[in-house]
Amino acid sequence: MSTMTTRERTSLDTSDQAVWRSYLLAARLLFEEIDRSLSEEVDLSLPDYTLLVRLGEAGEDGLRMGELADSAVFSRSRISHAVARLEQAGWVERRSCPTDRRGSFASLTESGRDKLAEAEPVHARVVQQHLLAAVDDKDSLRRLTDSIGKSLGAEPGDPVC
Amino acid sequence: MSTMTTRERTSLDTSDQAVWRSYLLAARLLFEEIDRSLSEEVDLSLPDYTLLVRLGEAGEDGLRMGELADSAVFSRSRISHAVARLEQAGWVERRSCPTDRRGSFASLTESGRDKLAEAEPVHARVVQQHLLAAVDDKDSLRRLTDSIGKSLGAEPGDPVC
DNA sequence: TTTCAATAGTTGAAATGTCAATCGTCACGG
DNA sequence: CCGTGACGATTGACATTTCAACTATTGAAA
Repeated sequence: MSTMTTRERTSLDTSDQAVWRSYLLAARLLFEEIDRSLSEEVDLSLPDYTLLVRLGEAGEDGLRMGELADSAVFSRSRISHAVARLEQAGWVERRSCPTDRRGSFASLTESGRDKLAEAEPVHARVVQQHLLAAVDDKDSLRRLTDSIGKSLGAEPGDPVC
Repeated sequence: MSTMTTRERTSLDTSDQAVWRSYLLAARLLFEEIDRSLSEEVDLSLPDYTLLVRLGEAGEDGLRMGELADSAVFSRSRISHAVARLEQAGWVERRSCPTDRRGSFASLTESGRDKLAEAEPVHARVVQQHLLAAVDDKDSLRRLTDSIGKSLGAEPGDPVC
């Protein structure tokens, strides 16, 4: 058992390397494919689509900029620029928060809801085809990605029910 | 069995949504953490680190720009800009290909090998801690990510041996 | 009250990535 | 040879992301 301890090593062994590379490659290819499909078919990037989805699930008032940033794992600055562009495009509007004048809410416009409705089937198709149908055991994938997320401080996340 | 067919749907059901979100969140958090650690500790981004790794594994002559681009899933244009920056930094050098004068080779300089050696332990530590140690079954993870990659046209990839 | 550290968000500049030409070279059919 | 279309890579303009201030507001302590 001379090499089986979990001590620190300065590099990964061959098999661990392979796990990492496989993970990186799959993720990059998948995100790229989703982004490409959304861009070509409905002229929307994956990051922008993500924001529309979050806002689409929020109530009438939308979300505070900070909440939106956290839920999408964007920096404050990035969310500010991104929402400004979405506002330009007419899909999102910002309203300042009545109870805390530092804050503002972002919410979907009618046109934003239309755009989201247009994009959803494209996203669903690609995820279905290349993520969900590609694996033989979705539950097992879910458990693994949940563990990784938890290790990185992710919230327990919306329970499925 | 009224809803169990694999027909096309226009949106994902709740449980499929959850799989997708968990996958996206884990991947974003992991890549962000690796990038952050590399940036803070050795002042190198994850994309740049990836390129140094590929070049570090290549022979004396390095790799053709196109090969490097493919192995890192970068566009031709992106690889050109990125290598130009790495060359600026003194970690990479370009030499034009003798047998095909359109092409060029990129290879690590001594300084580039040093930089890579400095970065490797940082990368290994974070991947170990948040990917490999976080999951209970690395083989199962590997199988899943391989399937996803294959579904997106990935090469069978370097066999582990 | 007045001060002051902390918070929410924005801003502009620099770095990075994407997109659409473009350049030089190659290979192949006349 | 001489086109001519395909290929490998680069370029510059533009879009996005990051980074480091900065503004305005809040809450709380003196």
